[in-house]
Amino acid sequence: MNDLSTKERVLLAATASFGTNGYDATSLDALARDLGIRKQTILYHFPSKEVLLAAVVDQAGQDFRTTIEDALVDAGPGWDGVEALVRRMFRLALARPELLGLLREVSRPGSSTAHRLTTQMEPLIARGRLFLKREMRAGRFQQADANIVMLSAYSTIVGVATEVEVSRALGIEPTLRSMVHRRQELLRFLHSALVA
Amino acid sequence: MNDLSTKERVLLAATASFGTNGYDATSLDALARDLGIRKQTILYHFPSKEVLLAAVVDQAGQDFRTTIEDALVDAGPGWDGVEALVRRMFRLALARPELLGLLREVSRPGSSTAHRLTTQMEPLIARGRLFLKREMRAGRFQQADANIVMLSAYSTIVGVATEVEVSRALGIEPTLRSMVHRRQELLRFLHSALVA
DNA sequence: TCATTCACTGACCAAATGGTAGAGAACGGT
DNA sequence: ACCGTTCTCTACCATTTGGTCAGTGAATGA
Repeated sequence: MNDLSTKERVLLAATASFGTNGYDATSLDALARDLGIRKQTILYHFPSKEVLLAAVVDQAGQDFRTTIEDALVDAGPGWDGVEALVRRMFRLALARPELLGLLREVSRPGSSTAHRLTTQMEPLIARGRLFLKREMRAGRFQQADANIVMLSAYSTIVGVATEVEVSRALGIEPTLRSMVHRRQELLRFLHSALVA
Repeated sequence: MNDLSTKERVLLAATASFGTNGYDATSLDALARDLGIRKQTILYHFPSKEVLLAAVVDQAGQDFRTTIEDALVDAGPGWDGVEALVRRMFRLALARPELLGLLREVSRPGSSTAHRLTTQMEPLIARGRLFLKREMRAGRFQQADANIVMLSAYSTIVGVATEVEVSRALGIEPTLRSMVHRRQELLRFLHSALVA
């Protein structure tokens, strides 16, 4: 049923737990128990908890990169590209919310791993900024602060994946429908900021 | 210099640490050391760490309530009310980002304290929803999903206060200017969603 | 003046934490 | 049959964690 290697299984489980419960709230013993192995097996593959976190962050970074690159390959220039990317990111947020949770966890101010993720995402960020600025110069997008636009989109998508309790308090159950609704809302915002 | 009672000082320091470093990453010993007192003193005022967290959440909830109510008293109906509230919340995010961080920390899925905060905020949420719906019915705001609108605003403001590292990665230093910029962006979004 | 309450502390403690050392098992290559 | 490698385990360990207990000294009130 599970044809993953132990190392891969540890990585997956750690991503899930770090991303939802947090790094500090995750003990190696608990992680091992969930996997049906001993803590020392984890420490064999990842010599320390910090190294494990680094590996988790690296893997997550790669997942994000492939997701985003897939979207950008499919989509054409202009508004279509933005829409395709947002759709793909929402799909990721729905399928693997723990990845977005990890992002939130790691980007805590002062986190040493924040830099690690930043470095990984830098080329993608630069690419997005370049894309937006080029579209603006070409007149297909109106002038706006590319960084702020990207940050708004980021906040929204991470929020969708992680603020389940808040949503619930607001009477928004985490259904597929509400996700679609929030996606539409973000697209509307981006459209009004970029196109008209 | 510091005319606060020990109990109040503990509450403040705990709010700061829980809100920025997280609950699990905060040890009572470290908290006490920062305050120049002994851990047992903390446990004298708050019989357990969980009780301390509950007290922190209660205090934060009260702070939010007074902030929001102050804003609503000052402002008139219609768009002015929304703008006043957003401005007040951004000021709070700038002055006490740890409060927003605490919100994020506590609203983790499965958190037992999430419910506590939810209960406290419920009347305010209901009030906001009522306000929006009434304005819509009066024709001053166009029809929209009040919950989604509030959630978007929430995500943005919490993001402003907590996603410092991400902002920095995007080339947005956490200056006053960038805050103003993001506030304008949120107001623009809300305006387009509610007014035109 | 004496008893009581309040705020705080030092000495402990059991449990959990991340981590080390070393002993097998499983395995393919020679 | 033997060896080296890879992987997982049992047995420990030092430290840190939240928390208990028994105080101490200073106010406070009768």
